[in-house]
Amino acid sequence: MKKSVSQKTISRVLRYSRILNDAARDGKLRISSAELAELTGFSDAQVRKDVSSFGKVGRPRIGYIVADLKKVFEGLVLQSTVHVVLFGVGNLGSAILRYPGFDQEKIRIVAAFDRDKSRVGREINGVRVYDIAEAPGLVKRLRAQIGINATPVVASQEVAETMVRAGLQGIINFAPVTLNVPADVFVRNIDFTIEFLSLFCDIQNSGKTAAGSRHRKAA
Amino acid sequence: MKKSVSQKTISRVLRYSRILNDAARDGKLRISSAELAELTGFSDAQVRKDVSSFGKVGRPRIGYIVADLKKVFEGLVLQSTVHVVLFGVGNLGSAILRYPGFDQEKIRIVAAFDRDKSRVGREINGVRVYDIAEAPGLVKRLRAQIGINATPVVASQEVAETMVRAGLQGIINFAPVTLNVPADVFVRNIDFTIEFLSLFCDIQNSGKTAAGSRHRKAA
DNA sequence: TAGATTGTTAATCGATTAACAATC
DNA sequence: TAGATTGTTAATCGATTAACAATC
Repeated sequence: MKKSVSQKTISRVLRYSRILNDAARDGKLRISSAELAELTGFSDAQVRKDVSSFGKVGRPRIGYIVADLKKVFEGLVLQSTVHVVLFGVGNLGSAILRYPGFDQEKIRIVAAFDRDKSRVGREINGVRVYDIAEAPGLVKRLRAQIGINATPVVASQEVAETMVRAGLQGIINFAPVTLNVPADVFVRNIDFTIEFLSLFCDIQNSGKTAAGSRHRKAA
Repeated sequence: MKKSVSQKTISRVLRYSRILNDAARDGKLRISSAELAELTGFSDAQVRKDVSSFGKVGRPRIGYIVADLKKVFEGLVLQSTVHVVLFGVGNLGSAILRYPGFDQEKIRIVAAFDRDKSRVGREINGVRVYDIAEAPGLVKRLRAQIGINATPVVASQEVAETMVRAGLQGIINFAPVTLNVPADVFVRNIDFTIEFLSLFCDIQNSGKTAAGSRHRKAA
């Protein structure tokens, strides 16, 4: 029986995974939880906890064998390529189509859709742009599982419904709205303004506490 | 004394805030925690908890007055415009410069920097591109507080150090690397591949549990 | 008044950290 | 062996949820 690994653990493991790739390329053979902690900014206990949810990989006194740890993560994280489709080929959509980081991670954008006829038929970084009406058919044919919403706010809910009808199981949503979808469809919101504003709050709060009477360690 | 509001609360409040703007525009006068819950997908208890950290705004039996709630959030969240600078005017950087959602939220990109001479001097969506060497001077002159890293992985650590030297207090990092910066500089990582992969994990896990013997409610 | 909805407390849940026995 | 580092347990911390008294 597969133990279920929490979402937070997953996202940390993906960071470890990248570091291990670098380490392997540099010819490094072993790595300790303390080193991984140093390189990611997490605690060493956190690293060991995360790793241990994948089994007993390390050895006391030795640490982890880079190749072993790499293999453990690869196995559980991504076996085969994920097929993704993009909705909305505007500025952001085009940039996503040209994003260089997906190939190495087995993420492949297999088609793009737009409502604007002038964009349909184009090809960007090897990905063809289709009319949005073709989405349901193509999603099935290309076995896509995840959809990206890079359309404007006003179009987003309708596009989300198209995605659900097409059978996509997950949505990466770049529009700053809450999409209304069935509970079995997963949504990840990437909301630029919220990131900026929450970062700004951190800055302001740190300013206050630093200037204030109460002393606090910088996180 | 200002109670410190957690980062998670902040990001939810920003969602409420947008809904309130829409509601106000539609002429809606009152709104309940249950309605806000429905529109955001959070629980009603969560909504009330979040709101209560800003004081007693609502009234039993009545709910919240839209205008009042709006005002409370505005006051604590953003008083004045935040000045932001962008590093790296490639595909992603250009798309960010053209992102339409910032203006309404009092986020202004005041300058962009690139190492590539062919990009320097251009203007994108009203924002001038400067040589990266000019960053320290311009950051101070334009009173920028936050920097965006949209440069490739290989350049990112060096760019981060430039940002720190320039006096920026926060970094929105789009590169899939851990930036090494002093503890008093805040970093928000927006990592596309990690979002995809962790979403994919959710999908796979849901598939397993749904097909398996153990029954679980869809989240 | 009766009914509905807030504000808040207490209970629950989950995630992180500390600590240390196991062990190579 | 002595020393170092894992795996894991228990303690802590924080965030969410449930529940209900206050109250308009």
